[in-house]
Amino acid sequence: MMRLNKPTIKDVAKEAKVSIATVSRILNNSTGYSETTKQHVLETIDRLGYSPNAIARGLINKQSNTIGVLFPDVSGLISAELLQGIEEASHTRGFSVIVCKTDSDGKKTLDFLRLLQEKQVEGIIFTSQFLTKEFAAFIEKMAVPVITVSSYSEQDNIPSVKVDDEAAAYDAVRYLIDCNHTEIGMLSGPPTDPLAGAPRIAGYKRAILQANIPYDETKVAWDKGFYFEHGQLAFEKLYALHPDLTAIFAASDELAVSAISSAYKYGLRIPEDLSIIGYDDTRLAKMASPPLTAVSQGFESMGMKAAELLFQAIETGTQGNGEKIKHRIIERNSVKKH
Amino acid sequence: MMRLNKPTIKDVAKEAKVSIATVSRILNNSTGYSETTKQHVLETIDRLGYSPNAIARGLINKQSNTIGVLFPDVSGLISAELLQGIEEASHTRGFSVIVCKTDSDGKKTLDFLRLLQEKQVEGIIFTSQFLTKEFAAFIEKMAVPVITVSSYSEQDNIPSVKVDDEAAAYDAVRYLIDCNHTEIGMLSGPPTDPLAGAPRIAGYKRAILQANIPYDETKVAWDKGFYFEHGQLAFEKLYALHPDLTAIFAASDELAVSAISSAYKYGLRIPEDLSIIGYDDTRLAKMASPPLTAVSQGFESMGMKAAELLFQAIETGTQGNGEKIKHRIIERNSVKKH
DNA sequence: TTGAAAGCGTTACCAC
DNA sequence: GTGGTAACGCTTTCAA
Repeated sequence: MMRLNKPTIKDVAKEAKVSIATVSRILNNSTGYSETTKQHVLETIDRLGYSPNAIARGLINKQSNTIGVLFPDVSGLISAELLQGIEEASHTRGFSVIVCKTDSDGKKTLDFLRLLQEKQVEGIIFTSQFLTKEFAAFIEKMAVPVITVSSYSEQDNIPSVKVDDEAAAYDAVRYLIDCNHTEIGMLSGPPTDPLAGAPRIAGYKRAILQANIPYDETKVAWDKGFYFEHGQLAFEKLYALHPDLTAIFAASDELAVSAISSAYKYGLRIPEDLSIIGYDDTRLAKMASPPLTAVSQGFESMGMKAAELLFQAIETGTQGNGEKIKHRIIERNSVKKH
Repeated sequence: MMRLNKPTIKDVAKEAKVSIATVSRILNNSTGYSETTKQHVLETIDRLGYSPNAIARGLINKQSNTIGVLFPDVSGLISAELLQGIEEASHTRGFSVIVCKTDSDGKKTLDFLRLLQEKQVEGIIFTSQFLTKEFAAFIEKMAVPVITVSSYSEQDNIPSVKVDDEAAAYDAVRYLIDCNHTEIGMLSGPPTDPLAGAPRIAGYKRAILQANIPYDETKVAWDKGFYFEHGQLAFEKLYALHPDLTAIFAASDELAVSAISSAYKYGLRIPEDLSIIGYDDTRLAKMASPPLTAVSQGFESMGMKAAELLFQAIETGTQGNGEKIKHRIIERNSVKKH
C-alpha cells in the first residue's frame, strides 16, 4: 500500500504532449479532438493508471452525485430491504449513497443533516423516522430535495412514500373478522408513535367498531417499540388479561413472531388456538413457523420508488409529489378461518 | 426548495469585512485572530447560514473522510448488522460510509471499486465476498487500505476480520456430538464457496471423523446458497436419504430456520425429534421457534472492529493486521441433550 | 492579528 | 483541433 502521488490530468497532458483541455475533452466524450490524439491520450491514461478525481470535478460542476439516507437504526430487516432498493436505484442513476444511522431518539439527526450538507449531497431520504418541523426547516435551507419513506413530515409539502397505515391496519383486522374472529387483540408499539403506533391502533379500532365488536382498550397491549424483545412483555400483558383471544393483530413482523414464540410457551398452537397476522412482510414473515400471514409493504420496491422520485426532483429542481403505496395482505398459515 | 446560491467563505468574508483567510482560521479553530473578530465572524456565518463545502476542503487537503463498503447483497440481516457496526465506528471517527451492493456474482465489483477510487475514499471494507487477485490488484493501485470482513483474500497480506470457519463448524458439530448425537447431517451452501462452503464442511467432517463416526458424503446436503429458500430443497434431499438423523448442523441461521420450517411439515418436533444448530447468530436466531442454538459471530462488533482497524491503517499509512474473531456457541433450545 | 495569493484537480470558455 | 486560462471554494504559507 505505497502512497505514490496519484497522476493527475496534468500529468497525463504532459506525458501525452497535449493540453489539459484536450485530455479533459476526451475524458468527457465531448468534441474537439482527432481520433489519433484520442487513442494516444487513452493509451497514456492507461499506462499512467490515471483516474479522474470526482472531488475536483464536483467542485467545479457543483455535483456530488451522492445522496444521503437516514435510518434510525440500520441493523434490522426493514432498513436492509429499504436500502437494497435505494442502492439499486441509485446505482443505475450513477449516484452513490451515504448511510446515516441516527439512533431513534433523533439526537444525531441534525448532526447528520449538517454533515450531508457539507458533503454537498444532492438529495436526502428520510426513513422510518418522523420528520419534525425543525428537521424540515433545516433541509429547506439546504435547498435539496427530501423524501420520506415509511414516514411522513410534520411539515406538509414534503413528499412521502408510504402505505396508509390506518387503512392497512383496518384491512388486517378486517381480514381477521372475515375469518370469523371476534376476540381480537392487538400487539402494538407505543400509541404515541405517530408513524406506526397511533394510525395502526386507529385502524384496529375502526375495524372492530365497524363490526359491532365492543372496543376494549385493554385488548391493545404494547411496550416501548416494535421489535421482538418488545413483544414478549406486551404479549404477556395481553394474555394475562385476555386468555380467550382467538386472534391477534401485530403491528410488526417482529411483534408477530414474538407472539408466536410466546404462544408456544403457553402451549398454544398456531393457528389452531390462536391466529396471528403480522405487519411489514419482511423476509422474516416467510421464515416464521408457521409462515406468517401479514400486511405487505414491499420495502425494497418502496426504497427504489423513493430514490426514483428523489432523482426526478433533483433533475427538475422541484420537490415533486410522493406516492401512496398499495398494501396487500399476503396469506400464509398463521391465521385460521373459523 | 428554492435554489439560491449558497453563501461561500468569500461571502462571509466580505460581509464581515475580514479576509477569507481569517474566516478560514476561525472555521478551523486555528490561531491568529482576536476574540472580537471571532465573535463577529461567527455571527455573520450564522446570519448568512453559511456552511463549509467539504468538497472544496477535500480537494485541498486530499481527504474525503469517506470509506466505501462493499456488500454482495444488502437486504439480509448479516449485512445489516455488519453495517450497523461499521457506521457506528465510522461516525465516531468523523467518517461517512458509502454502501455498494455488488451482487454476488461480482460483476459490478470492479465498477464500484473504480467509482470509489474516483470519489477518493480513504479506505475500503470488503464484506462476505471473496477478494480475488484481480480486485486486490486494483485496490493495491488505488493505494488505500482495505480490510475484509467475514471473508478473506486470494492475495495474502490483506487483513481480515473473521472467525475461523473450519474451527467454528468443528465446534458446532462437536457440540452436537457432546450432546450424544451420532446421526448428524449438515445443511450447507455450495461446497465450492471458499468462504462459507468448503471450510464449514471441512469442520463438520473433521468433527465427525474424530468422533469415529463414519463420514457419509450424502449427509451433507446443499443448494445454491445460504438463504432460507435454499434450505427447503436441501432439507428435502437430506431427509429423503436420511430420515434417521437426530441432529443437523446448518451453515447459516437461515438454513437452520428453513430446516425448522421443513421439519414441522414432516411432523418432526424440535428438538425432541430433531436437533438443529445454526451458524451466524443474527437476530433471527432468537426469533426462531424454538430459539436457535447457534455459532455466534457477532457481526455488529465485527463491523466495528473492521472499521477501527481500517482507520488505524488510514492514520498510519500502513496496511496493518487483521483480527481473528473468537466464535462461541450460544445455547438456546433447538438442541436436545440425549 | 491580519491579508494576499498560490494552489488543490477539474471544466469550460475563448482564442488561435 | 487544439491550447491557455479563469474559476469552483477552500487552506496555508508568507509578509505585513
